[in-house]
Amino acid sequence: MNLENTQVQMRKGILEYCILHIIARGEVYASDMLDELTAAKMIVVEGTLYPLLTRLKNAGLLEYKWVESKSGPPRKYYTLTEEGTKFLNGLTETWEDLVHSTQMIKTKSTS
Amino acid sequence: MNLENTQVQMRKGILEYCILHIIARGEVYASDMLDELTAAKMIVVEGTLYPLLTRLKNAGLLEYKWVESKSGPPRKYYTLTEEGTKFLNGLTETWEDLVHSTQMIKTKSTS
DNA sequence: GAAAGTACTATGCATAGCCAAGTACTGGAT
DNA sequence: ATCCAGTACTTGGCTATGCATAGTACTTTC
Repeated sequence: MNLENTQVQMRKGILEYCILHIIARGEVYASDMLDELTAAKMIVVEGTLYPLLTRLKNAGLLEYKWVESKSGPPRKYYTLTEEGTKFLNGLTETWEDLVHSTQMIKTKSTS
Repeated sequence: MNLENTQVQMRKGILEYCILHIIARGEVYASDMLDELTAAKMIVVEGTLYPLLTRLKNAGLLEYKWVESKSGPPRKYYTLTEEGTKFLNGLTETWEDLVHSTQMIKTKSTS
């Protein structure tokens, strides 16, 4: 039972939420997502991100298009589908409920 | 890809945090924990809670004692060990970092 | 052409929550 | 005394996701 492991478990589900939020702001490709997540101290590795993007795409929440890059290989730019937008709305509510539940438990006085 | 599934994933790791918080307030047994979690809209089932308590006990974060009940079978009352208290402090910081990271990503303006 | 940098793919493992089926104990009803 | 319902706890298998690792592919630079 170590802290790092619990951190990994805590990230499950939350990464999906963060990724959808990033993409909701406008089309973006994987490496930029990684950079932004890292900048926000949300640890994630490629082996996680790419399969996640694939899952979301296969579930109809994302679409992508290939764009030639000016400085390297082509990139896959992702955007949310309408279904993806609705899903993110549901996820946003879920997350806020979860944070609220946790706060209630943390601050509950002895009863 | 459905919302319920992502909710389940989001709960991973967070339940541990909530349980430790509940126990940190003073000795408590499993059914009372379940009641409190349910009251806080934190969904959890027995098949999750009991193995979690066992894991935490085996990791040295919890101790328990059997107490005769006035209205049924005996109960296992849990308390935090000193190590458990330290672990919870680390977990608290982790959780708050995670919430903060998520908030950053959610509110970041287009850059 | 080779090397380095960038972008993406695939796979197997570890982990924890869920589901379901059970065991065990106690008090109350018959 | 026995049975049943309620309460408390145990166990094992399944599922899904993040991580680690090892690649493939494309482009630019030397």
